[in-house]
Amino acid sequence: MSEDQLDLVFGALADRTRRAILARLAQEDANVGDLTALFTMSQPAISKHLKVLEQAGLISRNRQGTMRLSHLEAEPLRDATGWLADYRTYWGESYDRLDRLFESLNDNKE
Amino acid sequence: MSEDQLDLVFGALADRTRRAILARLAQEDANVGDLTALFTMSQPAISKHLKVLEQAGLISRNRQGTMRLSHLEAEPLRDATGWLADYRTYWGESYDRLDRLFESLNDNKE
DNA sequence: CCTTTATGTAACTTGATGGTTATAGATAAC
DNA sequence: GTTATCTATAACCATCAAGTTACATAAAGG
Repeated sequence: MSEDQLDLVFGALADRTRRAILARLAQEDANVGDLTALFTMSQPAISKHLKVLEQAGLISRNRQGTMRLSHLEAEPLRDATGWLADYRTYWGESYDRLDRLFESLNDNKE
Repeated sequence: MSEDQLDLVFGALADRTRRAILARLAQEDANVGDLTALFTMSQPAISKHLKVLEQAGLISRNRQGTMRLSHLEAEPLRDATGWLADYRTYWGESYDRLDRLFESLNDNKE
């Protein structure tokens, strides 16, 4: 994954509205109106966020009638995870213990 | 991990200079002069980047004589990885296969 | 076609970001 | 205490980012 792409992906993830959009899209594809309803900002603002996410490769979009459905794309998330994982030796996590790390992180969240 | 903290961490990671600083610090602690020598920008610019990394919790700093050593802190990296890992089910990776995913990502990099 | 619905685009405001140069501050050495 | 070294801060500039409102565009349906 190129540095340019990492700039775009981490930059896209640096905004909480965009992270919330991704979380929503992880459940189901959604159109712009659906997403706008989730926040207290205007529709053009959401369209801008979607553009950022699309340029980062984090979502794809296709027309469905008059609507455009946004669809979460996993590849950049995987790549970003891979980049972070390069530091796993530094933080003392072995490969085969990452699974348990993730489980515990998940538990702490609820 | 709070949304505020995720803003700071992903925001810090969104800059390639800061990512390079982290990569350098993963090998060994370094002072401001060391880090400045790695790039084509001024020392104050590096100091600014270090401040951003520190506020994100990604590094800590302590004085050593007239120098200040920067030290990589793993926790936020771990947390960010955990956040991304919440999407692993979406991209179809089971917990116990993440280790192999990371290995393959690593192989592709070289 | 004309209208409605859904979305994109343009123009603008405001504040943050990333860099610069010049200068101030902290510590060690003499 | 003066000096040298290392780092931080201040002031400034240019650009980008995130939001707004107003308007343009695309597709579907009477």
